Amino acid sequence: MNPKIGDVAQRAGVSKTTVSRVMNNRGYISQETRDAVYKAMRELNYFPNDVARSLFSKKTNLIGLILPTINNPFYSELAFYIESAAAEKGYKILLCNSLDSITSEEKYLEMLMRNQVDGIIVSSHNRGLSNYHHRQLAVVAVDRYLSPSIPVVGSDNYEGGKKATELLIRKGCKSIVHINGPIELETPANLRRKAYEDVMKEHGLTLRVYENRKSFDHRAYKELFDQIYQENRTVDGVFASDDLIAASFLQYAKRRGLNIPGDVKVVGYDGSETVQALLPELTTIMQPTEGIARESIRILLEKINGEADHEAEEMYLPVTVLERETT
Amino acid sequence: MNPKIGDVAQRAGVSKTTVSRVMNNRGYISQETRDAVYKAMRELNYFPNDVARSLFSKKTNLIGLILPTINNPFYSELAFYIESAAAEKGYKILLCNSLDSITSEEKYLEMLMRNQVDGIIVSSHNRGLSNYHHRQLAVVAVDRYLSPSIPVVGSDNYEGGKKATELLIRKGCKSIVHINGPIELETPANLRRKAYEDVMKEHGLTLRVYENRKSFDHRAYKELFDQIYQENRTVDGVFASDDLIAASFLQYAKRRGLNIPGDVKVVGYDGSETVQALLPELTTIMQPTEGIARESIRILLEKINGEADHEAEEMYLPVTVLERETT
DNA sequence: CTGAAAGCGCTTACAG
DNA sequence: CTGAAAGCGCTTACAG
Repeated sequence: MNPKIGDVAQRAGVSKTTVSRVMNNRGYISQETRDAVYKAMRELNYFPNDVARSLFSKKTNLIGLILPTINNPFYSELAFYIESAAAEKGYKILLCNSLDSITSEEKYLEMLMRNQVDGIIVSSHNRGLSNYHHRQLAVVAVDRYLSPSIPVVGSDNYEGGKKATELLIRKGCKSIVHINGPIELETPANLRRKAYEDVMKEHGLTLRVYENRKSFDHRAYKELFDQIYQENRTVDGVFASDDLIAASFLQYAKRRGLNIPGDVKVVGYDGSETVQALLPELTTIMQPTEGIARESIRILLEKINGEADHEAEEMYLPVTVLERETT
Repeated sequence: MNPKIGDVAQRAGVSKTTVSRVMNNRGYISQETRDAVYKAMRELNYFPNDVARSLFSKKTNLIGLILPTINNPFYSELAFYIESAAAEKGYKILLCNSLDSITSEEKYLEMLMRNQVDGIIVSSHNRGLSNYHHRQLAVVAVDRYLSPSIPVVGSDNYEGGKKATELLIRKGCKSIVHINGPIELETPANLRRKAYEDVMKEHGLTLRVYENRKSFDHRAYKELFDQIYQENRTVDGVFASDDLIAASFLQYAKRRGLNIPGDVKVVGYDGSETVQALLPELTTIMQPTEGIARESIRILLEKINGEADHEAEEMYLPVTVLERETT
C-alpha cells in the first residue's frame, strides 16, 4: 500500500490538515513543523494521490486530444508540441485516435467526460461535440469547424493554397490539378482549395479539382491518379492538399516514367519534420505546427480558467513555402 | 454543475445505492426500478464521475506511455497500436515524450504515480524506474532493458540484424558499414549490431561500426558520414539501425554523386507505414509494430490483474525483410 | 500557528 | 429487492 497523508501526519506528529498545508504552501506553518513534514514525506517516499485531489478540486489537469490518427507525420508532430506545451503548464494529455469515425469519436468523448478532463483539443470531425457542448467543457479545434462557439486554430490555409498555386504558375505550369482528401464542410483546409480556385481563375486557367474520399489509404490513390491522367493528358502541375498525397503522386509519376519537375511539378502541404527528413526533395507549404500547438493550448487554458470572455475566435498562423526539387 | 448520482436517485425516487447498483449491474434490482433509473439518467444526461470511482476502486484504467518522442514514424505507429489495443480493453493512454532525458523521465514518472496509473509502457531509458519499482506498479518495456524484473517486448533484433547483413553480403557487398544511434547498454537494439558483427566475422569481413551520439538530429549525421567516407573509401554497403538514419544516408550519397544501389547498397530498420509511404524505395527490416503493441498491452494487463506469476519475460517478434530498390 | 470535522462523488458491506 | 452509513485520500472553511 502506498503511504497516504495520514501516514505522513502520524510520522511527523501533526494532523493531516497540517501536512496538506505544507504540501500546498497554504497558511502559516512554523519552519519546524514544515521540516518535520518534509522529512516524513521523504522517509515514506510519499506522493500525493491526484485522484483524491481532483475529486475535491474538480480539476484533473487532464486534456483530451482527439486526432484522426497519431500514426501520421503531421498529427504526431502536432501531438508532440501539444503535449510539450501542456506539460509546461502542468497539464497531461489523454490520447484518442478517432480514425475520423463518428461512433469512435463519440465513445472517446464520453470517456473524456467521465474522466472529468478540463478541456479537449480536437482535430477530427466530432459532430458529437455539440451534444456535450452545453456542459462547461473547454474545447479548441485544430483545423476543423465544430460549432460557432468553438475557437479554431490552424495554418493560414488560404494563403498556403495561394502560394502553392502561384508557385506552380510562376514556374510555367498551365494545367494544374488540385488533389484533396475527403472534402468536408467542417474543415478550413477547404480554403486551400478555394485559394487554388481563385488564383487559377485570376490567371484564366481551368480548374481541375480531384477528391479522394478514402483518406489514410495511400495505396488507394492510384485509381484517382489514373483518372486524372485519363481526363488531363497535359497535366504539368499538381498541388496536393497534404504531403502524403504528394508523395503518393511522386511514386505514381515515377512508375509512369514522368520526369519531375520536368514533365510535372508537385507541391504538397504540411512540411512536417518527418517528411522533410524522409522526402526532402518535396516542395511543400510548411505549417507552423509548433505555433498551432502552442496557440491551441494557450486558448484552451484561457477557456479552462474562464479568462476567455472573447467570443469564439479563429486564428490562422502564417505558412512558409519550402521550395525544393519537385518544382 | 453536472448531475451526480444523488440527482439521478432523487429523480428516480430511489437511493444512491440503487442507482449505483443499476449502473454496475450488481445485485438484484426489479425491472421497474431499473427502468426508472435509466430514465432518470437519460433525462439528466448523466455520466458517472470516473474520478470518484477511481478513488474508491483504486483503479484508474490509465496507462502511462513514455516514449522518447511521438514525433517519429516508428513511435507514432507504436503509440497508435498501443492506444488501440488499450482502448479495446477499456484503458486510456497518458502520453509522455521524454526526449530520452533522464530528468524529464523522472518528472513524467512522478506525474504518472501521482495520477495513480495502473501501469506503464516504457520505450525510453528510465533508469529512474528502479526508484519507483518497489511500488506495485505494472511496467512493460518496449525494446529497452530497464531492470531484471521488467518484461521486454520488441522485434527480433538479432534476426533483423542478421537478415540485413546477409542481404548486403548476398548482393555482393564487401565493405559494409553499420551505423547506429547512441549505443546504450539498455537496448536490445544492440543485438542488431551484434548480429552484424557475427555475420561479418563469419564471412571474414572487416567490422565497421559507427555510432551517432546525437539522436533525433537528422542534420547531425553529415559529419558522421563524412568520417565514414574518409575512413573507408570503398564502402559498398550500409546497414543503418533505423530508417531515419538510412534516409539521411541516402540524401548524403545523392549529394556525393553516388549511385544507389550501384555504388552503395542501403538497408534500414523499422519499416513503419509512414516510411513505406514516403520512402518506398528503401530496403528495410520491418518490425511487427502492431504485434509489439498488442503483446505489450497483453502482458501489462496480466501484470495489472496479477495474473502474471511468471518471472519477467523477453519476447521478440519476427521481422520481415522489405526488399526494395536500395539493395 | 494547528486540528477536528465535513465533504468531493462514488461503492460496498451490512442490515432489513 | 432496497437504503443508511462508512469510507476511498485528499482539502478547506471554521474554530481555537
